[in-house]
Amino acid sequence: MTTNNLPQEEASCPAENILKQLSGKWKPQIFRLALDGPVRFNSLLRQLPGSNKQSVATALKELEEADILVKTVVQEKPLHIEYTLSEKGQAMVSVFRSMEGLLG
Amino acid sequence: MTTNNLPQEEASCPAENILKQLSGKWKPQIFRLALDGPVRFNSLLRQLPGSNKQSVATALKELEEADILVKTVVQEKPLHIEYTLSEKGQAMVSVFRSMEGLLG
DNA sequence: GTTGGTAGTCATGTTTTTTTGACTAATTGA
DNA sequence: TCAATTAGTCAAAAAAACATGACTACCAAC
Repeated sequence: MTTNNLPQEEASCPAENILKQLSGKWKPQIFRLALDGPVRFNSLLRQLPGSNKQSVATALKELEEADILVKTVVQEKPLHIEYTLSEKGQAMVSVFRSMEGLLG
Repeated sequence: MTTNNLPQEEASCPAENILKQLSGKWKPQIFRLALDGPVRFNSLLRQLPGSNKQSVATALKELEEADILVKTVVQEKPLHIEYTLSEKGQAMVSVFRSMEGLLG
């Protein structure tokens, strides 16, 4: 069964959707941190100065809904939650990298 | 003389700056229309249903400030103004295209 | 049973972005 | 001279995004 992953609102332009999914005050930074490996809620909160629980929680939820991050419960010592790049998220990496090449 | 084109606020992440420069309700659509050739104020207003003078004017100004569009006065019949992709704007096209390949 | 770490939610308030509607100003054509 | 088209600006209101502080709930160690 292929699930229908359409976000609530679809723009006419695909690029516009991607931009929307990555835009916001914290999403690009969270995405960038996720490039280096799984990220976690409290850790992000500490790594993003000026951020707050609400904003980070919202950003994570939206990145998950956009199928950019995948949320996993890790059954380990101090039982925790990890967010990792989805396949789509990984496909975005090259786009992200080429943006980094565009100087400012 | 090389003019200093830095925007007021620089983020630590280059990709984040690009995202910021293209984000907003109307900028992606204006950018996409500019891919097909020079765009004009009143024409954009007609092509973007739901838009308004103020928003389009602001988007154009910011795209110009970000050195994505270049504003030109065209000395022709009904003397008008055109916005065309700058070099940087053209460099962004491939990024934009690869975003379009990421299925929403 | 209290402290500390995990990962949040909720209501509220502030700040930023976007929209609305009125207004300006130069040029063109009749 | 009048009307339309060009390309906007300005102040204010509405909407969306973001921040704050209190609170919840689970688990483990002491």
